[in-house]
Amino acid sequence: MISKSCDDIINSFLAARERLNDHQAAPPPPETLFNYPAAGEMVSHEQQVHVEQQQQQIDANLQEWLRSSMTQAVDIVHTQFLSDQRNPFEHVISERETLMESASTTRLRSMGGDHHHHHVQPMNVSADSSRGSSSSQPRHRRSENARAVRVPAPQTGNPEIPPEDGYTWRKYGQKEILNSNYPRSYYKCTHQKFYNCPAKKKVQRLDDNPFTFEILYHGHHTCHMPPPSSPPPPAEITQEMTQSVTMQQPSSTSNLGRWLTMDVSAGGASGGAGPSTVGYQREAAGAGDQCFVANMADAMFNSGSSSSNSMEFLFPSTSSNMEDKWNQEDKKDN
DNA sequence: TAGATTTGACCCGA
DNA sequence: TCGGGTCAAATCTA
Repeated sequence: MISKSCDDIINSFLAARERLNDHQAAPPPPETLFNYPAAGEMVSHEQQVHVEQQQQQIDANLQEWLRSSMTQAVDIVHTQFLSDQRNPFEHVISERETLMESASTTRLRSMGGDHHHHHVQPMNVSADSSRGSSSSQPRHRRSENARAVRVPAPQTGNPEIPPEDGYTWRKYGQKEILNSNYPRSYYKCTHQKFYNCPAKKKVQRLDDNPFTFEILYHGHHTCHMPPPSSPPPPAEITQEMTQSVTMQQPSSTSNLGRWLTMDVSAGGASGGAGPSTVGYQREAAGAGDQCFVANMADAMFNSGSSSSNSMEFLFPSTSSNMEDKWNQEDKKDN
């Protein structure tokens, strides 16, 4: 039963790789990468049948996984966009935003549609800079590296709850804000204590559009790296991680496909084993166009948060066990 | 029982 | 002094 599941997963990856290879000559528009139909795109019947056949090959779990991982991938796009004033994939974002903005507006107005992707729309990044000060020990009302995004409320489920962004957050406060119709919620990274992760976010619904959340991120997640006091991971994990780092610089989507295959053949455990190395690998690989694609794929295949959006649901015994193991080791140390 | 959420109180920058 | 941000005890939940 398990082996059959593994076969299904491998077949799904192979199908995904075929799709990537098919589009190598003419890279698909970013919308298709995210399963969005390109606006006004005319597809021939033959292509449509071909795509449908390939899509049928993809396991339902994988599709769900890709869909749920999309938000984190977009988050990485956004993060990279924010960290690089000159984003090598600027055209990707702008095209996608243009498309999605119109789609999102339409959805928000009609509250219709059958997909529930979440639109992450960058805003002016230097948010709150007017309120910043120069004191050395920031505590309140600081906004260094604050990144603001706006996301629509989930189309399904409770619209009061902000959409997931791939990380797990713990709410630690809520305040009624003056001249705002809706309260502001304060979140910390769930792993703040264990990883000393400084990431925080503030979430507030817009007055003029209650179906849109404005999220202000503070700090960067450090919870993707192993805790400082933790012992080195087992040899096979280290090897897989090293492999993943060295393989994560595909110069094209075909290399990405190869990367996928190699990753699977490496045992698949790297996908969900322990804390994600998204941020770590990004630094290890350095900035660059290739790295960006790898990061996005990494976010999808190596989604590191403790949320359900990862390989964890495919390999539930790996990642959670690793984290549990670290937890236990850490407790031993204490 | 541990972890997450709620909520009133407190801190502190503007 | 006001109000945003955080703390921490109480409460909830799996």
